[in-house]
Parts: sequence; structure tokens; C-alpha cells
Amino acid sequence: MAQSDTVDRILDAAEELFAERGFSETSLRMITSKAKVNLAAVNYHFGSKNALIHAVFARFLTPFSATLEKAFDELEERCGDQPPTLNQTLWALTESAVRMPQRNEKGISIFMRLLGLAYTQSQGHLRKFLEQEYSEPFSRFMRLLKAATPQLSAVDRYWRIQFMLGATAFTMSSSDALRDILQNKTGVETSVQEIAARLVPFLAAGMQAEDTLLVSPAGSKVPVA
Amino acid sequence: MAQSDTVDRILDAAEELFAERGFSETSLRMITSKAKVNLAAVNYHFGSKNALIHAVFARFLTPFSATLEKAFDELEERCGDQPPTLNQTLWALTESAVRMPQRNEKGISIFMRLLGLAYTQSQGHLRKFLEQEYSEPFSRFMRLLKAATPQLSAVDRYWRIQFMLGATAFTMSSSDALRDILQNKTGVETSVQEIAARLVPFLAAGMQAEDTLLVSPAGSKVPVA
DNA sequence: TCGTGCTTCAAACGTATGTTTCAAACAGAC
DNA sequence: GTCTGTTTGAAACATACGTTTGAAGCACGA
Repeated sequence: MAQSDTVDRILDAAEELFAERGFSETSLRMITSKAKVNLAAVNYHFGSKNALIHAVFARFLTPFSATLEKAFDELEERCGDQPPTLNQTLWALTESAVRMPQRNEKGISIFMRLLGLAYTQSQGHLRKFLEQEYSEPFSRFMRLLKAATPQLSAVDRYWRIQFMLGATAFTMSSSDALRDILQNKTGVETSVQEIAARLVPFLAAGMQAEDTLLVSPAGSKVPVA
Repeated sequence: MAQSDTVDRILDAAEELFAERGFSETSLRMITSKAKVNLAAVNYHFGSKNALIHAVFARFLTPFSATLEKAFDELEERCGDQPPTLNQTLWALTESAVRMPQRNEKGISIFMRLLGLAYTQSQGHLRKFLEQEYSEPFSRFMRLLKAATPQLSAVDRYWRIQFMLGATAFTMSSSDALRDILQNKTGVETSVQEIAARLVPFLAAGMQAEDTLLVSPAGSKVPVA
């Protein structure tokens, strides 16, 4: 057995199980038996379960954020002095995600679900870890979004970004199931790229919705306080 | 102590703790000590932890789905023979949620977070329970969405509904955290009603986005296969 | 060939969980 | 007051968890 094939087997199994069942609902024993390694190997190689969770994220996120930085560099260079548009920014992100070298066919959707879980499950340590390690590409993306939507107030933009994150994380996280449902109902096959291609226009339209207005059932428009 | 004050105290404590920490991360001992009842009371009154989770949802969801049915009835009556618009449909839903009689000031946001968790945490038993008990108002909502977006192909509509669900569930599931972050950053206070009022236009705009096109980085439009 | 450092292994540790038990306390009807 | 069915209480149950231990296995340079 090569030097530490074990480490990768653990990471693979953990990644998949975490995505399927969440962090607390996945035990080290499930991980090690799926990975076919000894239980103690996790604590030997990673130190703790939390450190394993961090390692799962780091394995994907570190190369991804590098790819993303490059994509943003290219985009900004291509745009010259004017800021990239919303579509271009979103596209740079999804392209980077889709183009990442994948360990297997489920790669990207597994990771989308993990990111969603990281946001959703209140694992304090994980949020801290991600903020410390990957704050830079994240805030760069935020700056690009801000420049691309100058018409929005800071508060509007904040919430709409959360809506985008939600639609993305949720859809990607269950994209396998959703694809299967659609396949059974209509016979239509869908690739992750196609889902992304449908998602981006949805997000862009929502992000650029004309105004945050309350449209009452009667049809009259009422501005939000 | 009244007939079963205990039951309500357990439900109150459980609701709050589940919303704060998730289901698996909340132990019966936390619940019973917060509710100031004996540990065995949960299994005595509810039978199991899962049954308690169901009871927490049922206490809110049963009156809510009745309210929702009425709101849809009124909406369809008011619209006569033409189908309600997308805005009207989404609005009927959020109005029903916001107008529900609340046990306390946090009522609605607690429950929003619980609904988000229900979708997000893969608690099989919960999803089954919700599908069995509340499938009718859900599929009625789906029918209304279909009638309100006749311009969409079935496939487009399918995906865009998933996007809406995602944005909603995700935002709701972390609405407290998101509100706190915004509060700390900008000092802006946000009510659940305001979040909903921002979410609905976002969803409506995304749902009605002009076409599912792929906008490449260069800006050229490429139709999806 | 023998050591040495890294890795694996089976077993155990202590702790926390959901659930059960059974006696005590209680309420209401007679 | 006494009986009866319901509810509470303290304690224990079995199980599962993350983690630790110490011996066995292994690769590889001296």
C-alpha cells in the first residue's frame, strides 16, 4: 500500500458520507468501514473528527480558490477599466467550479452539498475554519458582485446574495436526486453544466429584480420600510 | 400543574432548541432540563425523540396548512376564472406564514428555521412524515405555480421551482444568523416580514427570467441544449 | 540482518445518548 | 378516606460515540 493511500481513502469516504448525512450524523466508524481502514486511522492521521472535516474542505477548497482567483484575474483583465457584469461574474464562478478536476462523476455536486451544509449546520468550528482560510476569494467575489450591481442598496444586495447562495447550495446539494426525479417523470437527462446554465439566468434575474417592493394580493405596490 | 402543561413545556423547549442547534445536536436531556420536566416525560408523552420532532412540526403545520388552504381559496375566488398570478400566489403563501398566530415574538422565525432544517438535514423520518401529512397544500401550491407560469416549459419550471425552494429554505434556515450578521455590520434590524418582502420579488423575477440562456464570459448568448 | 520510524490493528476507555423501569406522588370518583 | 388510573421521579439500561492505548506489522537504510 502506497505511503498514505489511507489518508485519501478516508477523505473520499468522509466527503461522500458527510454530503449524504451531515456531519454529526456521520460517525467515524461509518467512515472507516466505508474506507476499509482501521478506526484509529482517523485520529492517527488527522487528530480528531473536526480536523478531518476541515481536511475534507481544504482538499477541495484550496485548489478551487486558486482556480477562482485566476478566473477573476482574467475576467478583470479582459474587462479593462470597467467592472465585470453580473453575468460575467457569476459565470466565472460556475465555470471555475465545473472545470475543477473531479475525483469522480459526483465530485462537484457532493461539494456543493457540503458547502451548503457548512452554512446550514451550526458547526461553529467549521465556519471559523472557512472564514480564516478562504476569506480572500470570498470577499473578492463579494466586491465583484457589488461593482456589478451598483443600483442595489447594501442591504438589498446582502439579502439577495443570501438568496443566490441558497438557491445554488440547495440545488447543487440535491442535484443528483433532482436529476433522477426529472428523469423518471419526463425522461429528460440533465448534466450539472445544464443545471448551472439554468441557474445563472435565474440568479441574475433575481439579483437585478427591479426593486424590493411588496406586491400585495390586490396588485398594488407598497415599498418596504 | 394543569392536565398536561408538561407536554407544552416540552414542545416549547424542543422547538427552540431544535431551531438553534438542529435535531441530532439537541439531546433529550437538554430539552427536559430547559423545560424543567423529568427526562422520562418525553418518552412517556410522545413515545420517542422522533415522535417529539413530528409533534413540534404538527403543532405549527396543521393550523398553518388550514390557513394556507383558506388563503388559496380566497385567492382563487377573487381571481374568478383566470388563474392567480405568480406574485399573488407567492404572496398568499408568505402572508399566511407571517399572519399565523404566534406563541411568542420569535415564533415565526423559529419555525422558518425548522422548516429549512427539515429540508436540509437529511432526517428521513421527518421528510416522510411531512410528505404524508401535508402533501395536499404542497401540491396545490405546485398547481398554482404551474398555472401562473404558462410560458415556461415543464423542465424550466421544474428547475426554477427547485431554485425558489432552495433560496427560501436556505435563507429561512439561517435567518437568525443572517439577521445578526447584518445587524452587526450595519446596525440594520430586520424582521422576518421584511426578509419575506425581499425574497418574494427575487423569486418572482428569477422565475420569470426571460429565457434559459447560457451567457458566456465573452457576452455571447448560447441556447441550452 | 538488524534496527528504526512510521503505520496499522484489535481492544479498551470514558462519556453521552435514547429508552426503560418501577416505585412514589397525584388527581378525581365513589 | 379509599381506591384507581394517570403522571412524575430517580435510577439504571444498553448502545453508540470519539478517542486512546500498546502491541504487531511493515519498509528501508545501515
